[in-house]
Amino acid sequence: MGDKSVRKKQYILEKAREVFSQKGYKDVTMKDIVDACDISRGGLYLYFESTRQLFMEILQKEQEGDDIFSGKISENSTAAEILVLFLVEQKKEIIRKRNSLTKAIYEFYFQERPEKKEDIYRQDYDSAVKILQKVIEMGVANGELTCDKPEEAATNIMLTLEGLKVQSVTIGISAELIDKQFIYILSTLGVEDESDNA
Amino acid sequence: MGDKSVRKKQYILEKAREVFSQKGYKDVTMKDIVDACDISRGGLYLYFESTRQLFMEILQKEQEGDDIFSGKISENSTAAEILVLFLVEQKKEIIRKRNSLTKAIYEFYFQERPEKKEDIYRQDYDSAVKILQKVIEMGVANGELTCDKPEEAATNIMLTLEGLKVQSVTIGISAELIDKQFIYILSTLGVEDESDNA
Amino acid sequence: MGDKSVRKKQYILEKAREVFSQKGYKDVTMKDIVDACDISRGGLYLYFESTRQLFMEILQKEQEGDDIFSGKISENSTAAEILVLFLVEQKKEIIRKRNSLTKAIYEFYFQERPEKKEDIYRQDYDSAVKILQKVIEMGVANGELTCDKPEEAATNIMLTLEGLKVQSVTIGISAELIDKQFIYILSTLGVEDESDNA
Amino acid sequence: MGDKSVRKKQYILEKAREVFSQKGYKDVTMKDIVDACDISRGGLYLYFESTRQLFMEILQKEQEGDDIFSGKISENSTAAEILVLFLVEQKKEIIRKRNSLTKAIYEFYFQERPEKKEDIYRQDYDSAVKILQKVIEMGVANGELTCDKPEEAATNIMLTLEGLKVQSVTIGISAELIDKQFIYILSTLGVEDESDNA
DNA sequence: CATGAATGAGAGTTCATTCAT
DNA sequence: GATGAATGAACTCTCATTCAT
Repeated sequence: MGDKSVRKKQYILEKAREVFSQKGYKDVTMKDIVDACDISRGGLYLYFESTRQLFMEILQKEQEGDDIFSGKISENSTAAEILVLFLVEQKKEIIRKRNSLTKAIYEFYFQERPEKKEDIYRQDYDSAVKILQKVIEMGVANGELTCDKPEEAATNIMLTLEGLKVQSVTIGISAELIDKQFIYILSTLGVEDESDNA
Repeated sequence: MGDKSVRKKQYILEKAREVFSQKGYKDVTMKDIVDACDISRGGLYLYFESTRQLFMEILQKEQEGDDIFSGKISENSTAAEILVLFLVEQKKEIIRKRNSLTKAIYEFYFQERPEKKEDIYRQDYDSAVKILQKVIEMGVANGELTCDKPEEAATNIMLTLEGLKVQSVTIGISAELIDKQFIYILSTLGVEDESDNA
Repeated sequence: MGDKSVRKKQYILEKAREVFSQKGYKDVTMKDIVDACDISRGGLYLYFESTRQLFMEILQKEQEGDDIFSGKISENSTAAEILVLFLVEQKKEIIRKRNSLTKAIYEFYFQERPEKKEDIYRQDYDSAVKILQKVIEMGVANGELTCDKPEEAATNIMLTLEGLKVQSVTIGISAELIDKQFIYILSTLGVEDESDNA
Repeated sequence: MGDKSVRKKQYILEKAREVFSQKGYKDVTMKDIVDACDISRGGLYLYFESTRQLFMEILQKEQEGDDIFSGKISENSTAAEILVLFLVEQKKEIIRKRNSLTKAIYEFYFQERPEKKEDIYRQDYDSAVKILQKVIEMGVANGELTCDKPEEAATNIMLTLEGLKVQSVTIGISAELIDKQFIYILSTLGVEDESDNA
C-alpha cells in the first residue's frame, strides 16, 4: 500500500497548498486541511504532524518543480534576452493571485527561520543572485551591458523583485508598474527598451 | 475624567506598541496587552475592542510622529545630500531590531487591507515616492544627477528599500549589504561614492 | 472578590476530592472535575492548571486537617494507650471506603515523585515513624513495653499499616483481620490483649 | 499454523511484559505493545483484545513460572532456615527495578478486581500465608521459634512485605531497611541474628 | 493470518468576549 | 469607569478499534 499512501500524501499536499495560498500560513489549522481533504482528524496526522511540516514539504515540492530560469534559454541567447526571460517569469509569479504562496511564505519566515540546510527559500534566493551576477558579467564582457558592480546590480534586481512581491500582497500592485520597473532596471544596465515585456 | 481617560489610552497604546514590536501582529492577543498594561481584561475593552483597532491606532500615532525626511534638510542641501540623508534614515529603521514594527506591519497588511483613507502606510509610501521623484528631478535639473525616468527611479528606490526591509525580518540582512545597495542606487543616478554612508 | 474566589477554589477542591476518591488519580480528567463542579471548561483553568495541581492541593489540605495523633492524648496516657489510640485511628482510615483517597494517593505516587519539600505524604510517614519510636522507647523506659529495637518496631508498624492499606484497595480486607493484626503487633511489644480494639 | 500462532502469542506476551514493567499498567496503550512487538495494529488484535487481557495472561504466566519457595529447601532445613530463604527471595523481588511488574500489578488491582478464580495474585498471597503459618507452627513445635499466634505472625510477615513492596515503588526504599526489617521480624519469632541476611 | 490506513471520540488548553459587582 | 470571574467555541493531538486488501 506504500503506493497508495504516497498518492494520498501528494493529494493532501495539493489540497493543503490551496489552503495555504488562500489563508496564508499562520491562520491555517490542521482542521482546515482536514476539511479541505475531506479526511478524518486522525487521518491527517498519519501523514503530517503539524501545519509547519506540511508547509515545509509544500515548499520543497515547489522548489523541485521550479526551474528558476525556464528551460527556454538557448545557447545563443544574449545576456539581455536571458534577463528579460527571467524577469517575465518573475512577473507571472508576482501577478498570479490564485495559487500564490507568497503571503504564506512571508508569514512562515516571519515566524520561524529554518535550519540553513532546510532553508530552501534562502538557497533559491542566493543562487538566483549568483546566476544573475554571472549573466550580467557575461553581458558586460561582450559589450551588451554596462555595469560597474555586477554583484550589487544582481542583488538590486532581487531586492526590487522582493519589494514588488511584498507590495503585491500588501497594498497591491499593477502589471504596468512591474513592466515599468523592469524597463527601468534594464535601462540602468544599458539595455534600451525597444518593445513590450508583457 | 476625559483627561485621565486620554492618558490611559495613550498608556495602553505605548505598552501595546512594545508587544507588537516583539510578537508581530497575528500572535498578539488581547490577553498579551492586558498583561503588558497590568490592567483588567474588561478595562481594556473600554478603550479598544480588538487588537486590530489597537494596531491601527498605533500606526496612526506612528505616522504622526514620523517625518519621512528628517528636519535637517537645509535650503542649500543638494539633491544628492538629500538622498543620502533619506537613505541613512531608512537604514536606521531597517537595522533596529528593538521597537521595530516592521514585522507586525507586514503581518497586518497580509491580513487586512484598510480603507484607502485609513491606509496610512500606503499614503506614506505614495508620498515618499513623490518626494523622491521631485528630488531626483531637481538633481537632474541642476546637473547633479543623471536620470531619464525619475518616477521609475524613485519607485525603484522604494521597492529596493521594501526588499531590504522584508529580508531584515525574514532571512536577515547585514549593514554592509545595505550600504552597498545604497551606493549602487546612487551610482545608477550618476552619484559617485566618495565616502562612507554609515 | 478575592473572598468569593477563595470560596470557589475551596468548592472545587471539595468536589474534586470526591472525584479522586471515586476514580483514583490517573483516570481523572479535567472534564470530570468540570462536570462535578458544574462549571465551564475554561473556568476550571482559572483556578487549577492540571489534575496534578488539583491533587497536590487536596493532599495539602488533607494533611493540614489531619492530626496524626488525635488530640485525645492526655498527659497521663500510657504508651500502650497511645499506641492503641493511634492504631484505632488508622483503622478508621483504612476501613472507610467512601471519601478515601488511598487509591488515588498510590496512583499518584506511582506516577510522580514530588520534590522532597512538597512530598507531604513522605513527611507524614517519616514523622509518624519517629513519634512511634519515641512512644515505644517511653514505654520501654517505664517498663510497660518490651522491645530491643524501637526504631525497627516503629517501622514495622508503619509497614504493616501500609500493607493493610494496599490490601484494602486491592484484594480487600476485613475489619477483623485488622484487629487481629493490631493485637498481634501489640503482643510483640509485650502488651497483652484484655479487651477489644474496635 | 497453530504452532506458529502459539509462538507468536508467547512472543507478544514477552514483549508486553517489558512494556508493563516499564510503564506500569494504566499508561500502556495497545500502540505501545504494537511498537514494542513490531507488528501491525490489526495483528495484535488477532491475539489480544485489550491491554487488560494481555496483562491478565502475563500474570498467569508469571505465576506458573514462580515457585514461591525456591526448590532449594531440603528435608533437613530448619524452620528458621526456610524463613530466611523465603525472605531473601522476597528481597530480590523487591529490590529489582528492571523487569518488575510490581507497579503494574498494583495499578491493575486498583482498577479491577478479577473473579476469584482468575485472581492469581490473591491466590498466591493466601497460599503464602498458609505456608508461612505451617512453617512457623513447625518451628514452634520443635522449639526453634516462639509464637503464640502463628496465623497472625504469618499474615504480619506478608503485610510487612506488602508495605515494603509499595514503598519500593512510591517513596523508595533501601536494601538496609529491608534487612533490618527481616532481622526484626525474625527476632519477634525468637530467632536471634548471628550473621548477615544479604 | 496479517497489514496498516482510516475513523471519530475525547482529552487538554487557550482566548475573545461578556457581565455582575 | 473598572474589575476579573465566567463562558464556550475552537484547536491540537492521541488512541482504541475497524476493515478493505
